[in-house]
Amino acid sequence: MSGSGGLMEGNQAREDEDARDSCCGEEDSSPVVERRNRSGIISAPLNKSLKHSRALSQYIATCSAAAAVANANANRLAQSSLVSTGVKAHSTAAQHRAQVGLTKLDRGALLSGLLDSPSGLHLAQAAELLRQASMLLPVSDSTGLNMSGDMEGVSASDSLGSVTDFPLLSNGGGVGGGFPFHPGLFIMTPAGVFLADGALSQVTGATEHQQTHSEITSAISANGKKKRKRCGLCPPCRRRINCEQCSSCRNRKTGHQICKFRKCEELKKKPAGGLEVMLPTGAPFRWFQ
DNA sequence: GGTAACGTGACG
DNA sequence: CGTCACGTTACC
Repeated sequence: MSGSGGLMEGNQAREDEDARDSCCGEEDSSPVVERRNRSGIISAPLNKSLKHSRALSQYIATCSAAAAVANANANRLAQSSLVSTGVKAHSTAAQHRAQVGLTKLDRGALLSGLLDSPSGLHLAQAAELLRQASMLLPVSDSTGLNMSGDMEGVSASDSLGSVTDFPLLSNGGGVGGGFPFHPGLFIMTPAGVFLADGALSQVTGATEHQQTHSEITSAISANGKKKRKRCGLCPPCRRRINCEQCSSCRNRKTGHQICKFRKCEELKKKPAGGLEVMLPTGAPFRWFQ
């Protein structure tokens, strides 16, 4: 279908970037044999730097520095890759599609994170707390915050500093200027407060409605202690390459575990006592301390 | 039905 | 604590 095609196209551009600077320290990247599954996850041997075993946190830290440098080239590379692969479309249009693909993903993750809050809140509480949370967000600095540097192979334009990526947080251009939803858009259940269907299309736009809807419904049905989902925002989540060397990769058949370098930071933590949602910065927000 | 991946318990 | 194995869920 055309919808998925567009999305794939967007992801493809990103994956190409990811594959290029796949991870830190890949100095003269030797020709890596790319094997991709249908989700676009690349199975690639661990590079040399990774073979010197480092703690994951260390790995991510060093990756951030390298990624910061690499980010400067990311956009250029994305464009050149599009040209070299024979994409006839206007480069800006192609870039836009690529961004849309990512944005969809991020919005879905965001909404999923927001709605996954396992415990209930009164509407007024939820509204007020969400409003406060949005005011805490440092969204004004789009050049740089920590996040863009941590995104492996994610171009600066893809970073999450842009308010436009998060309509929940932008109220007509004002940062933290108010809670953007009509109260009638909420559904209150014993399990918590959720956005109504119409609210989703209001927030995400009609074209994204279908995609997010399935996520929301699953999130709602999973109000209890079902599987948590990857946040989709943290560097490991954004990584699209299986190292094929860690224990999880080696034992994939029996272990059923995601590559250690792709394991979501949030899923590594113990499930919080309940009152925690994911902020767009990737950081968890606790309703109550 | 196949695959990916989360949750959990056992083990060293 | 890290690893492994299994059950289970979610998605295609």
